Amino acid sequence: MATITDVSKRAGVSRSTVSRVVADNGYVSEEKRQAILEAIAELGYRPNTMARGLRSNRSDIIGGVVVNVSSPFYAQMVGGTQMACRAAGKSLLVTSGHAEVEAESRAIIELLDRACDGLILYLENPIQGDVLEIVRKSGVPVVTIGGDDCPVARARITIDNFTGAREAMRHLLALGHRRIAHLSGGLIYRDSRERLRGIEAALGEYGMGLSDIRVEYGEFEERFGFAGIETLLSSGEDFTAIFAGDDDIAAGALLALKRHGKRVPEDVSLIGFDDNFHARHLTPALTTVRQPVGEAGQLAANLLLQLLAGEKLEHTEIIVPTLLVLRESVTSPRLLEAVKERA
Amino acid sequence: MATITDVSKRAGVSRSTVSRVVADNGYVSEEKRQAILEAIAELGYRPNTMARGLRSNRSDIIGGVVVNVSSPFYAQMVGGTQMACRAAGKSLLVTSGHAEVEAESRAIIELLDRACDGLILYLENPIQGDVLEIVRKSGVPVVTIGGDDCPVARARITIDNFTGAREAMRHLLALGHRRIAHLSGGLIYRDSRERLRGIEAALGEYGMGLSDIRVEYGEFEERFGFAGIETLLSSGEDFTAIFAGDDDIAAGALLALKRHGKRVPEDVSLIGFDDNFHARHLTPALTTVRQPVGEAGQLAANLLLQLLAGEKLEHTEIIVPTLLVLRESVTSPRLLEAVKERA
DNA sequence: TACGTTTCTGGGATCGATCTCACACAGGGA
DNA sequence: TCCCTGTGTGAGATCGATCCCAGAAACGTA
Repeated sequence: MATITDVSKRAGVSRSTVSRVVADNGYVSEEKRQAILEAIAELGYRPNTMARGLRSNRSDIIGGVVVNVSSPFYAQMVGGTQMACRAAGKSLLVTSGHAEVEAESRAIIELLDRACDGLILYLENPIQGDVLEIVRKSGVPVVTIGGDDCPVARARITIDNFTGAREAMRHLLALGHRRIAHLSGGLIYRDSRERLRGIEAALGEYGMGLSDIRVEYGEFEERFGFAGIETLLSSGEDFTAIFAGDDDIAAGALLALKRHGKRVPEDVSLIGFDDNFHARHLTPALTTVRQPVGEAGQLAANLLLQLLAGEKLEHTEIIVPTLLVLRESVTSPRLLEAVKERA
Repeated sequence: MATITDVSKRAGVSRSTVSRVVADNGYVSEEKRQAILEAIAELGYRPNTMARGLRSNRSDIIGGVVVNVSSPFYAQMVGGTQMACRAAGKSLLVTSGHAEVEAESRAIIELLDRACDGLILYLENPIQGDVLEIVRKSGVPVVTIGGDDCPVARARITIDNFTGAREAMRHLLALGHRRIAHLSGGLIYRDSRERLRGIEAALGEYGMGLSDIRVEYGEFEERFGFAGIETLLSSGEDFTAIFAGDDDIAAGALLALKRHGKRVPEDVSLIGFDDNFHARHLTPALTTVRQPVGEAGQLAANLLLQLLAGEKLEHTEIIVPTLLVLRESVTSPRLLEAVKERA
């Protein structure tokens, strides 16, 4: 592996001059620059990342810690970030915490040890206090995307769960639904809380409150969707619409509804959240709230790149809008009654 | 940030001794070891990765280059690798090539420049010749997973596309299907070629050949599934079963079949490949061939870890078995005819 | 006592870049 | 002529660890 000294010898200059050419700063005569570039090409010289990092304490690595890379949701987010980083000539070093706070902490510290220039956190749980302190001391700029507030974050990307849920709920209410159940993700997740707030806001517009609908809590998993519907149906109450906390829950709910002979949307309307890969492929195709995950990932990267470029963003927040995607799983109960009466 | 010198001063020893304790090699008296460990804890010392890497030319980073992290398929694979690496105390630095050979090449070089200890390649396209040479010269051990043969790979993980496709085809043939169409991924992909070989093998067992079924080629995308069915139906030929190159293609095919009023599986049976997230959620639930993606990712990591531990695996290949998952999208044409006749 | 061997420790070179500083020279203005 | 600014170049310190080597101390054996 050729070193800077090899290049300097070959080009008949000092290492300093080579360094100036490589870093493209300082004065270098055109003549020597050409000679050096030639030598670099001939030797196939590529600067040693470690040596550079040791001296300058930069690595051109951006670190990312994500709850779980295996999940399509986060994979897409990371993919968006990756693209934006690559375009800016930075590498993205992603580590997955597998939903364990302890592992997430270790991942953060490990990334800092790699002298990463910046950190993007795709986490749901708050960071442990001692780790927070280490991050603060390191001075590395942090951008969070989703999840809870993070005191060391210089900027954050938030997906507008509030408005998304409000729009979805408004949609159901506007169509005439009143007996509605919500299968919510756990309240430990900020996302769930925001969505509930949105739901409450929409209900308020119709003179109703959260107590006027039925809410069940569980994990963001298909299993819970299935179990939640079982619970609701066995309670004997009757619903015209289900608002699932996300599309996985909706998929489980759909399965359970079908199993109980309930047709969607003829008997029950169903609405989800996320617009993940299979929302479109369910039968009926799921009406849901799209989260622009890839774009959010890109925005996070761009914010961090701005911070790295020295821009003074303190406590910046970008709120990414959601989009209500209308498909086949929701209909109006009034319409159905009219059809029934005519028959 | 505390350095090894700070620790040595605090513990009243030389840097060498501290280094011996940290690396846990060489002789150190128990007394000094304790003093050093104490100093490390008090100062919150963590070794500088760059300095260590510069001197020793190791980084404890394993590099991964993947076609596209955003895709759930690869995300799961990478997730598996990630877990195995973490368990072994290595970081996984993943870069996505976004399906461009040029970007993949750059990613590989970049990882080598980061002095990664080993490389895992999740690629579909062969590596460019000059990059191959750089990899070879670097001496970094390489493990590939899927994709084409790679001359510099010391070990490879192959998912058994041949057997998977053969089993799937056998299943259709055993049920009595004879008028079958295959919507294949492009022949540039080794996976497609292997699956075709499997299909041919199964046909052979029934005294048939590839020429006895209809094969259409396209991308591994839903779009192609839809378009492929359109082509088939407009050709006027009649099929009792469709073997889709993967589940995305199957999803598109299903959509097109429904649009043309064909019921699955009553009119046409449909089988996919992958068992991805939405296979189970299609209506009817898709019969398909499961690829154990996460496990394959783990196995790749384990192979690489063995290589790093100095084991002599030269041209090792692990073939990961697939599993035919029976769901609702396939039925027997004979059975259907019998039912029809009785009616 | 003399000697080897094992245990223990520190000095100092080294990895490959960056970066400050000193210095040389050219050209322009006072 | 002198000084100043801008341009161009190289020497050498520096980043923080690793690791070879020399040598001291402890211990056993002939």
